[in-house]
Amino acid sequence: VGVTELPGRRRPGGRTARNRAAVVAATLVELARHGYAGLSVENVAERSGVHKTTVYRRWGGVDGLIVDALDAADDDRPVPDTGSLEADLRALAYEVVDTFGDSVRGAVPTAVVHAAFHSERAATALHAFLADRHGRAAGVVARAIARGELSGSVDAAAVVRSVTAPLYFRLFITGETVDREVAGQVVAATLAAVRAGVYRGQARPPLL
Amino acid sequence: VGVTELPGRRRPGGRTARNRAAVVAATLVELARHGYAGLSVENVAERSGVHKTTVYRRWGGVDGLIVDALDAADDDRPVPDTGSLEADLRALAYEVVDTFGDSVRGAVPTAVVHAAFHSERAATALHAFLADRHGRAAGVVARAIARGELSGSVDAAAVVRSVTAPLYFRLFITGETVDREVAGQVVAATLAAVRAGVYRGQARPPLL
Amino acid sequence: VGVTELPGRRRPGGRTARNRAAVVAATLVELARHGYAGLSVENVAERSGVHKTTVYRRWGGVDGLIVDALDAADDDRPVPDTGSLEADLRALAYEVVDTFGDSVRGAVPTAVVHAAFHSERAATALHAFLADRHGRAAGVVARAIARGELSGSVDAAAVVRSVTAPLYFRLFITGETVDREVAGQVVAATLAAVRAGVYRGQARPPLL
Amino acid sequence: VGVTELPGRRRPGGRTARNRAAVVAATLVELARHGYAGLSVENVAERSGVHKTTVYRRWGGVDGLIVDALDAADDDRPVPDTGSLEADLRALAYEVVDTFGDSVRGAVPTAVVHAAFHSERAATALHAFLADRHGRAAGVVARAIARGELSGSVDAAAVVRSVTAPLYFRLFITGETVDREVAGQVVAATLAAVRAGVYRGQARPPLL
DNA sequence: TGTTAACCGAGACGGTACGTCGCGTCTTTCT
DNA sequence: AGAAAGACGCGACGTACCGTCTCGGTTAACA
Repeated sequence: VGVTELPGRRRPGGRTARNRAAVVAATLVELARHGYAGLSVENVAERSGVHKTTVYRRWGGVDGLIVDALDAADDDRPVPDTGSLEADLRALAYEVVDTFGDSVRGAVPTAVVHAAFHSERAATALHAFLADRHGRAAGVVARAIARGELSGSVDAAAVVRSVTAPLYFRLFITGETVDREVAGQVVAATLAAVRAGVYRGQARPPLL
Repeated sequence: VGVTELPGRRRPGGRTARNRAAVVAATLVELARHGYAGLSVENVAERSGVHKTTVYRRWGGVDGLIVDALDAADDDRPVPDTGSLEADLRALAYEVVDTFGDSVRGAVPTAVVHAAFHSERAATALHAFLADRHGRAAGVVARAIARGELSGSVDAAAVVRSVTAPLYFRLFITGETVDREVAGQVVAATLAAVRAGVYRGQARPPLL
Repeated sequence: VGVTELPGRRRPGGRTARNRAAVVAATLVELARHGYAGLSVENVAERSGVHKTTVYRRWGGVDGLIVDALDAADDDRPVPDTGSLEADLRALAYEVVDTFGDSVRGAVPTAVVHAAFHSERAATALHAFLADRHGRAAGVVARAIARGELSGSVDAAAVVRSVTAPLYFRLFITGETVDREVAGQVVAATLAAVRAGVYRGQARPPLL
Repeated sequence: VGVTELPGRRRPGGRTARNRAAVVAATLVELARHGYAGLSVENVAERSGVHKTTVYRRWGGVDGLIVDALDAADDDRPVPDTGSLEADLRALAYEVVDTFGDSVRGAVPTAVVHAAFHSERAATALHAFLADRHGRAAGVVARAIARGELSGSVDAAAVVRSVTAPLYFRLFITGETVDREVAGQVVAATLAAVRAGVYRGQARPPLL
């Protein structure tokens, strides 16, 4: 996921690299300070010391900055593997709660969600990001199956989404805060649904 | 929910009323055509024939327009009452699916969600709207209890949110579309969780 | 000079009178504080407690306010009469210097001059004011003739203008300040011209 | 006198130059047609085809336009040199009369005087303009001294102002028109004062 | 180790929309 | 019935940020 067909690919060293680093850093600072709404190319250019024109050339605009920041922040944190499905799901939920609960760590993902509302590029990046995340998180389910905790035919992605959806809903739609208690409830509900066979069967292809 | 402390309250008749109607109508049209991103005070003023300055005076800006449109569109559609919890929940889910699936009917609510990302006012209006909606929808659960389908202590709002959260998640976060199949799955999951006692107990006060 | 054919002439008592007093007072305060540029109907209405609409009805606008203030401030100060032409002219010059040198006393006349640039009404009022002033000041010349200081045929108004013109020029055109030394020079120049017979003859009718 | 520290200084060629020419021309047209009161950035932008934002960027507002127009119109007309002081002064007076008598040629200077009432920048430009003009006009006096028409110690600037002050006074303060007869009187008065020794001595430094 | 294509700095501009100010006019409402 | 208070139309203001263009200057990468 990222910036393609824009300058900066062919000579990715030296000043080019320094500029990218400076711009990404400035973007993160701006996001942390003023959020998505306060993010402007102008300010990022100023803060980074890279000229506005260059920012446009290489990132194409505000959404490009955010997408690149998402790429850069793409912490490949490992999927939890505790030995039990419930604990794994709980860990996944806690991760969401903790990330968005921290205004610094949550700044970029929050901004990406916001940006996705405005820009196709950001939306694509977000969806890819989530797809990747959910895909990897599906390993949790796979291991549960291997352990015999679940029967073989379970839509793993659906299980993962069942955990995260209510959290995002509260965070971005109803504006409620989330905490570990909510996370616990979410996990419990998911387990109940899984055990009731609601997510039986393979993944349905995403409807786009 | 609504516009307060702004002109138009004290002499709510005559031209004042005509202007409001014209502006709200224009807002709806603009929203339906260009969405939230394309909604500008300038365009609404032009389309409505009401002067820009007046729009600013009375609505304060784009978010005020949307809030007022939400108020005006506040269709007090009745909560479903089919005689069974499952059918009621399914009806609630279908309502969400159908509303947001229709680009015209869904325009305003979608815009409100978008606007809530930018504006405190819009966010407040959205949250109030959802709280009201979920509150009324809780009647579904109350009736199920009365019928003996459920035991007495169930957090009704939690049940309702359990139905809607995954739908909003797909609509606004992952960008997936929703259909009746998804709705069915959501309802099934919710019922499983309810039956497993996940939502037992009274509502916890909202964490804001 | 003044407001004619506008409301407020026929019932000049009670509230009508109070309103006029309040508005004039507010106008003077605003002028003294913010000068002509800062004088707005809105502010005067607010300060005076008289409704904006009423101000428009009775004064017609900013220029009306100024004209009325000029009327109200129309101090019929006596023309100097010291017994010598030179001393009289010097007194006239000092009066100008002192008036415009004092930022409070000078506020209204300065504002009138400014206003005359924008509004026909204010210009008319100013010209009438000056004509009146110069006309009365001509008494100085008349007395000099009576005393035998001057021969009979002198354009009295021209003499008076010869004294004031350089002062206004400095004040309003070149932006220089004026002081008593300048006033003295102006008087000396005028006397020289008078004695050289430059202003001999009757007044020429004003060229408008 | 002029625009400083604003865009357009560093790359004064190409489009930049074309824009400046277009804007100045449009300003002159607007001034000639509607006078100072009718001069708006909006109209100048429209007429010139240069975007409003650009006009603000480079000229800063209406006063900047006028200042620049004054610069551009800064016709360095030569100071008269006829061989006699009286004729020279008369020529100076006629120049003022003719300039302001012609509604086209007089448009810019009139506007500058008006603008000087509103804006510090315009005032500064006007004062500088007049200082320059009077300074150059002082050559008339110098030559008279060289010819022996006057004794050596005469405040040349005072002489020049003595000629122009009454004319500006009539034009801008009393609203009278000026003609050659008035100009003659003014010259006569000045000569009388000069001969009487009123303007003896060097220039006093301007009191600002 | 040059050279050259790639990248960048710099300044100015067109454009959309914003939000505001003050003027002067209507028109609803209340007495 | 008539005015007072409220709302409005209107033109202009000055600004923010967007995205683009043109020029000329560096510089990374490859021959």
